[in-house]
Amino acid sequence: MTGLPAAKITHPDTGQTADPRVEALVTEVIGRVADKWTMLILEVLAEHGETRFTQLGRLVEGVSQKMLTQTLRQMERDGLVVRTVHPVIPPKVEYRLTDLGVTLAEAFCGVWLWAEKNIDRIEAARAAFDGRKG
Amino acid sequence: MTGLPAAKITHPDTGQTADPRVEALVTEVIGRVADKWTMLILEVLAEHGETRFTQLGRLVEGVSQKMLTQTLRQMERDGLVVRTVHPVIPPKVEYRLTDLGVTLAEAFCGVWLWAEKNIDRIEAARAAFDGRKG
DNA sequence: CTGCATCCAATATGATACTG
DNA sequence: CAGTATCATATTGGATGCAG
Repeated sequence: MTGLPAAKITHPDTGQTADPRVEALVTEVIGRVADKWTMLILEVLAEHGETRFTQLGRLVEGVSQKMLTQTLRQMERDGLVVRTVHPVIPPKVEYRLTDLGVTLAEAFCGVWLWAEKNIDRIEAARAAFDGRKG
Repeated sequence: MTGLPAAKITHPDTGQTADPRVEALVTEVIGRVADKWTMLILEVLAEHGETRFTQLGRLVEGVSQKMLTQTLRQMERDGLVVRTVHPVIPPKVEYRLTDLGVTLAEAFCGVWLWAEKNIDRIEAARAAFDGRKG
């Protein structure tokens, strides 16, 4: 357990635990934000900047139009992205991260790097596990 | 886009993009790991160290026994946690993070802190959004 | 205590077709 | 192009009962 970061709720300085109400909210926010499509869209927007709907669909591997729309709406509601409609024909709608969205992307950056870095170890662990069992 | 971290796939140093196969794997890993229960269990284990099954259920707010078991199995398979069975009666089973799990917990730490820090902004954004619409 | 199996309800997601 | 609507399916999650 050496070197573990003092996580989430407990404040390293005060050593105090936040009140349960705040903890529940954090849990709720984590639940919403720790979502596959949210993370992947966040990543694409962080990398590409302002992006149109259709191109976003191409860049986010495997997302359906429905999930793309749905996730973008949620992210817009949570203040993570801004949706800009250009009144032209054919329609042109662009999405970009808000300041808040950028900070979340930065927070997730560590997870992306972790995933990229540790793929081999995960694959190995799975192979070992599956060998022991099924 | 100022100050954005060079995300995931593109290496800041080489400027090179990883091959598609790796990208697909990263996406898959993200999809598995960016899960509500995985994150919350990870957090509890990071904070409390080795923990028994039942207590884990109490510490992870709102998790059902089924999801707890299921998520722990996945995490075990992915090499994130170790499951130790003590041959006593009544049974005693403890879970703790592996080194790999600890590094993932560290990576997620930024997201926990982000959530805690930005709850107010998210609530405000939601209220504003809901006011504009529904 | 741990945790698997099963049934069931609720949600989430995907494919497809359609609209401004 | 950027969605919405609809239906079919998959996954999730809870409750319960049972076993080692």
